[in-house]
Amino acid sequence: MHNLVELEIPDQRQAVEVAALFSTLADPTRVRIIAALLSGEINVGALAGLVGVSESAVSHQLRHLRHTRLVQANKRGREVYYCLDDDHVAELFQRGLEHVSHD
Amino acid sequence: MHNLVELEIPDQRQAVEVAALFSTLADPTRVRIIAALLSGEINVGALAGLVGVSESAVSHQLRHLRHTRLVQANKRGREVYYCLDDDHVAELFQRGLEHVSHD
DNA sequence: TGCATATATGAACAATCTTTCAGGTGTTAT
DNA sequence: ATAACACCTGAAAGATTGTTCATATATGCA
Repeated sequence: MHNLVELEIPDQRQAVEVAALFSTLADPTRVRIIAALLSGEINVGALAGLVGVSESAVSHQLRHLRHTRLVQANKRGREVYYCLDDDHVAELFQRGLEHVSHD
Repeated sequence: MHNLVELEIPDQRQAVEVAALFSTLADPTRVRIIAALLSGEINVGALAGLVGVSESAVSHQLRHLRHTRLVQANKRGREVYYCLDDDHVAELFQRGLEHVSHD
């Protein structure tokens, strides 16, 4: 049973967290990075080529995705391979992609 | 069967659309607006009180949500009641909220 | 008609974000 | 050791975003 409507909406802190989660998926470059990683592990140079931006730009975005725990870095030799860290978020992403795909 | 990896990642236009979808959920104020609307229809003034920002700010955000088809406006008298327009996106939102709620 | 109420809007400002540029660290090969 | 390679990082520039403030529109009431 519901007493106050106030209790049903998240407080500011939680709202900020939710917004932050969606923010990580709210950029075209990050979208394409994540989409590329759905196929598996890729290194930074290849990722830059696939996504079509400079290695520096990809690296910046990967740091962002790393800090928000969306991707995981894996160093082998002098290359760093990235993969998706969280299946749950990957699923969230795919739902968004679906939604856009078939209107 | 997959020929080229390039074919698997969305093109720029599609990536922009996905990013735009997630962008609408990427702001704390809009998050709280949407959360409030999960309980049902509310007018602008009440929404401003619940969310804790000025009516002007809510109105601006509601316009954003209106243009991205997330909410629907419903004028009755001199008040405008808003409700969620798209169940599919509402579900997407709730998944994000869940994900943040239990770590 | 005149006035208060409810909402919408445009301009402006501050904050935030994404990319580029220049340079930095660490690794492999010669 | 030196050079080439793969990646990372800080600063700066340009664009985008969210709020405030002032004002506009529209509805209801006296």
